[in-house]
Amino acid sequence: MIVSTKGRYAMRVMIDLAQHNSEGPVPLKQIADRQGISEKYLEAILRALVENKIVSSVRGRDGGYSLSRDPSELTAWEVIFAVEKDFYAVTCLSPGADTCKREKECAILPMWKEFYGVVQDFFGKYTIQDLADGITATI
Amino acid sequence: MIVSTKGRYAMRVMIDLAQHNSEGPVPLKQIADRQGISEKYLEAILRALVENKIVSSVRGRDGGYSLSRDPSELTAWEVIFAVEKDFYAVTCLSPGADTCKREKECAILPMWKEFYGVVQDFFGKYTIQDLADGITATI
DNA sequence: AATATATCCTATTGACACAGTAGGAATATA
DNA sequence: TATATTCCTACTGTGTCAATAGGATATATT
Repeated sequence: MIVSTKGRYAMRVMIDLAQHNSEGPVPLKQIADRQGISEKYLEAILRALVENKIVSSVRGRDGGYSLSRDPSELTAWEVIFAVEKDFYAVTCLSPGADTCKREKECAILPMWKEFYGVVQDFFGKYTIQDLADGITATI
Repeated sequence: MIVSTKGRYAMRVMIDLAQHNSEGPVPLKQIADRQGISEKYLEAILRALVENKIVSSVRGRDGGYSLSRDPSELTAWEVIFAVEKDFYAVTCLSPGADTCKREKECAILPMWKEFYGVVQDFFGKYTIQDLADGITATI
């Protein structure tokens, strides 16, 4: 799979949070129940989203999670990139990649770069707001 | 990584074969040497390409591998899809996926579908000929 | 102060793919 | 028959995924 369950779940959580954005912090349990996802697994996903400042959290009683920005300012790209392990086109384009001596004459590297741009653009154009509103495929 | 080493190597093999297309079957050892890839690993990749009828093979002495069609008739999509394990956008879109009861009201499924179309189109537009000729990013 | 409700943190598990390796069987040519 | 090649099966170590478990920490209410 290009996007794993992690990324899928993360997107569902974000939309769920967007749909309950005005109600203050939403507890994990509520999201898990509504979405039918294991609490403990969701926890790990939410941690990644919090670490990436996409979601903010409030501890203790009456605590929970909420979007850190307006849903119209949050893109699918940010969400997916935050939870998917190494969401780069190929290793050559990963930040930690050791320099390849074939890079200069590599006939395919430009294609990989272009591809990555296409992917970024695609997901970057979808906001959580769009998805929560059911707007797709017209973008 | 969106595309693993397998996919990257497969693409390099295809371009290598395109560049030696007129010389008859190219032995594995030659490709491995030129590309600096382990013979045994390449073997597995070539098997997948042969199984998918992208490459044809001749056994025995003076045997080797060659493109099964003209490089202008072979796309990057075919190659990547042949070697990457489950190259679908998300599990929901995989052929073996069990039917999801949320499918009807799923707010994100259309986006995944659209994404997969974009990926297919992108790689489908690049032919092995293009890449062997060094044509990229102008497509 | 006690309690209930939350998030936070660390560790573990089983399954599986990736990347690579090894050895030999089958096949075709000279 | 000797040689060069693909084909086939199996194995190994590393890492991620998907999920689970148990407790530590924080906070609002009573």
